[in-house]
Amino acid sequence: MAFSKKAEFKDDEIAIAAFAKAISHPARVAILKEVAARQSCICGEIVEVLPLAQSTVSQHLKELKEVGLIDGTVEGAKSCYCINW
Amino acid sequence: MAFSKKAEFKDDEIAIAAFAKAISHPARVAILKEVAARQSCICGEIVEVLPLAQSTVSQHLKELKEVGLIDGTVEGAKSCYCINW
DNA sequence: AAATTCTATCGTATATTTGCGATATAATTT
DNA sequence: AAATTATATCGCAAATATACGATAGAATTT
Repeated sequence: MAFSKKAEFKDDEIAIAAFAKAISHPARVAILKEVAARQSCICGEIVEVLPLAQSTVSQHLKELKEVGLIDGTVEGAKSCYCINW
Repeated sequence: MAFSKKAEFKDDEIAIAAFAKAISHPARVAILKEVAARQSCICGEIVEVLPLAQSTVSQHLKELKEVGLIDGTVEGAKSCYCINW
């Protein structure tokens, strides 16, 4: 495997795949559910509910944000996430 | 990373993630498009159109089939795939 | 101002995915 | 029946993803 062939596909195919990839892990599906259940949601609340370390949750949140599924804003020392409907 | 934590999530979260995972690679999105464009589709036709080796395409087709997005039947020496609407 | 709380990022180990050539099997053609 | 065609699977190398502890920085509390 010389290197990845992802770039050789069409832009829309790459975009769809990237979107699907964000939802392709149970942890991220669970996070989406948690965030959607509350109207807005502190990072720490999610960490408490999931069986994952804080750093791992933070990483998953970042991926969901990058693909535009959630929005995140800093609220003082906390980070507040919400679904980007 | 002792081992994967995927199993610690809920069944529906795991199922949604598995479905999304099937669509999470540009090659599989492209394959879905090809199969959908024709009403039914020989494996070899897809190999010709994609920038991937035959064995790789076959692997991707298998994944799409496992998750139920496409159906595949053997037509003599050929394999015929179609969208599972 | 020191201690604590909250979260993002870094470094790294392990797991999983992707990709291909080689090969096996089955059907079709010569 | 030998050669060819079509596809699936195996085995492996390389790329990516997942997970965590450690740590850094910023805000809040003591």
